[in-house]
Amino acid sequence: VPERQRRLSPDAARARAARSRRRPRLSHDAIVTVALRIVDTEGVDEVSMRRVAAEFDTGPASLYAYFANKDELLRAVLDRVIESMAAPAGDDWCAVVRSYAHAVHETLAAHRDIAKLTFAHIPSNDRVFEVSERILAAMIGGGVPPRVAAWSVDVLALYIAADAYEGYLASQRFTAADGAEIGEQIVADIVGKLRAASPDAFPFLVKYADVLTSGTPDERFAFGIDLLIAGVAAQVPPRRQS
Amino acid sequence: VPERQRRLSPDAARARAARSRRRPRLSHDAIVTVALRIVDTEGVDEVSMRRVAAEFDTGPASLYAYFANKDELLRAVLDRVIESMAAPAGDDWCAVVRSYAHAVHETLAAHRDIAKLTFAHIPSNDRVFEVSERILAAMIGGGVPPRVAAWSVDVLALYIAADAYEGYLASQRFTAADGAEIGEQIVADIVGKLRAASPDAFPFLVKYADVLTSGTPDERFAFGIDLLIAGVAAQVPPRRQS
DNA sequence: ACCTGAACACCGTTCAAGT
DNA sequence: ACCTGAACACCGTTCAAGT
Repeated sequence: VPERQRRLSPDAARARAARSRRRPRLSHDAIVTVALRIVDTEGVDEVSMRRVAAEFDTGPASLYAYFANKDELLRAVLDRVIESMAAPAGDDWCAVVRSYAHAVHETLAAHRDIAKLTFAHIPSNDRVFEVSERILAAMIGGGVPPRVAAWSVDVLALYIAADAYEGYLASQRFTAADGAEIGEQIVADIVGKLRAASPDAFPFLVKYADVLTSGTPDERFAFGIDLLIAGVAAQVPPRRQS
Repeated sequence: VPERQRRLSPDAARARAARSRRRPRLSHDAIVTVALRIVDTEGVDEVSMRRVAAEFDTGPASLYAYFANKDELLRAVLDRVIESMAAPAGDDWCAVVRSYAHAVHETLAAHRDIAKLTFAHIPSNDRVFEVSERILAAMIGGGVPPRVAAWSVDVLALYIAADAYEGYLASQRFTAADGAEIGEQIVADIVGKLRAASPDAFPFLVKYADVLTSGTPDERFAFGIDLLIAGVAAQVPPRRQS
């Protein structure tokens, strides 16, 4: 039945035409849209050139007219996501940075494990420039030394991506249990392992087991961001000096 | 010639025996050793069940007697690496935390992109417990509130892994150029893109382009760690209060 | 220029069968 | 219990050939 692949029957031709009308022909943007939909529903690892191509009723080779390789396609998907980022807002630089951090985190968390792509690709579209400009202006304008401001933005970005990625993987590890049960399970596991290893060898870990495992992922992320902001604030020279 | 696969010729049998003597038979540890060697020479993505098995002159199915799947094997590889970590040292909690951060970073950086495994797997061997106990003791003993100490260790670990992973990927992107050229190239690229996008739309990014791209990876990592330590220090209540 | 079928050189995992 | 060949259902990328 290989002839059917060469010459479509009238029905198959109509079906393909109908599908073509609904989903426009191959294009950079259309391919990114399909790949992003797979990311959103199943995760980055489920994106394959074959699967994306199949949604256009063709083979993987067709995609290579638009993207040099799979990596380039994923970079374009990340760019599309970053473009959708909310602009940071706030009065003082602390508020702007906090707003930025949570905006990026939310954007990444809304697309499963897309955060992992940020380690390999530095997104560099206009949106990133706009947001970076705004943060840098707020920080330097607020008295943060330029080098501290510039380097801190990088540290922040790295921490945000790491937390978003790790948070997704952690949430995937316990799909069956709800939030409360997860916390209890982690506590039980860790304390159990500690006691099994040696009853009194790790007094601090045992004593503070509850605080080590307390807090929701959001609370812990907010804590991390505030920690970094406090670190930056400690390097702002006092006002009266200038 | 499929008979050769079933019944080995005397020569082939001797060759296999010789190989077996040099490399002991299949075992949990021997498999981890081979996988780690592939990580060290080519990176995590180059580890495949087939390649590891081939080094024991067998097929991938043989490995499933020791590891439920590839993920479990990689987790064992990560555990092996973490066990080799140096113990943190120092007098005050700041020194201990800084020593810990650089020890973890060095250990991860010594094994290419192994840091990426830490996002998916929480290593939980005795070594991790020992080190965690030491840091927690130093921090809480130094006056850091327990919850701040506990949560900070997590933030630190996340940042360390993210920097190690991103640092590896960045170094891979410019294998041809040396350090100095890399810095210049990045500056040129970013400034070029900024000017191309809009000459005066991003005054801060253009003005501080040099400081945005200055510093070696090590300097920037040390800055990030000190930023986090400063953030923690800001939450230590003053001595005279107690 | 854009598109494609087929092929190449790989994957992780399973399973029946062997020892 | 440990080990294995073969098979299943996939991969990314290339290339000659088509329009």
